[in-house]
Amino acid sequence: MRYQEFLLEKYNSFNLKDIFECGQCFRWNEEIDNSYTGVFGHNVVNVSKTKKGIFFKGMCEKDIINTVINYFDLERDYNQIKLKLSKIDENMQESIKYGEGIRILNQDLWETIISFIISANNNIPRIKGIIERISKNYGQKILFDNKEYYTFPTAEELKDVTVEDYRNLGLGFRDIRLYETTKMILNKEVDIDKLNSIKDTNTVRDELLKLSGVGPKVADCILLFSTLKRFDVFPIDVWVRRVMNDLYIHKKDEKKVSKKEILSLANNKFGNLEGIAQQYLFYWRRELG
DNA sequence: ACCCAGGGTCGTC
DNA sequence: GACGACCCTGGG
Repeated sequence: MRYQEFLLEKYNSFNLKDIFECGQCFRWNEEIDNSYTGVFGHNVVNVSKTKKGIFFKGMCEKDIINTVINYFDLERDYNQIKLKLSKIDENMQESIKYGEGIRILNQDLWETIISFIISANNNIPRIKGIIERISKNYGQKILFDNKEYYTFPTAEELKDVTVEDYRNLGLGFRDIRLYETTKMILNKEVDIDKLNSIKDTNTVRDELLKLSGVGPKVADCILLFSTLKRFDVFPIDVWVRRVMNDLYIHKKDEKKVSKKEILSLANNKFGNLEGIAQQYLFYWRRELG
């Protein structure tokens, strides 16, 4: 664990706000100078955009360059992805123009599972607050820039936390879901270390669906936003239902649009890039209201 | 003060 | 397969 810096001079698709506020992550916060600071793994990193490039600095467990290349998925060519999606229709062009600097992060699988269980029927400020409190109570402290940061606790670190403890942290009805899922992962009822080697996305989804608090929407978010990195998923929440109805389906009551209808539409239009398409559409619609 | 909605899931019918 | 219940918080 030591302080390190890294300047990334050549890059494509990298806007701080787009990456950190498109809804994929909950532990990055904007600073007064418009940079962002976040915790991932045993790292605390501050990212800023300068004339010379993207500047990363912070406390890292290993080499900051490899850490950042992996986490921000820097070897993926988003220009190619955006070009492909832009050819689909004007809606995609608009949404990509709005979120042109989005990158999907490689977030820790365990942390992503827990984070999106917490996200159920919840709003983003509250989700972030809950995750911070869990980290502060059960994670490990890292000092950076004279401030205290806390890692997201491992399953082992949550081993003895009770349902009541969770309730006291403000989890609400999600308390028992966290408790049960942690137990299931610890006793390998679901072996999350083996998921990445399974090729078929539906097989991985079925495993995730065994976990308490993981339904179709949460499972798809985990598949898309974690190191599982599956783009052939299409998480449907209220915003995605809204934007898909407004753009393509045009029913009076968006609640009456079936999931099946949205899924087949998305698959036909966006193919195996539907996950990324979903993220442009979601961010565009949610930010513009 | 009151109501509504939020990156849904679960148990029940 | 549809339906209501569920904890909590911020905003109108």
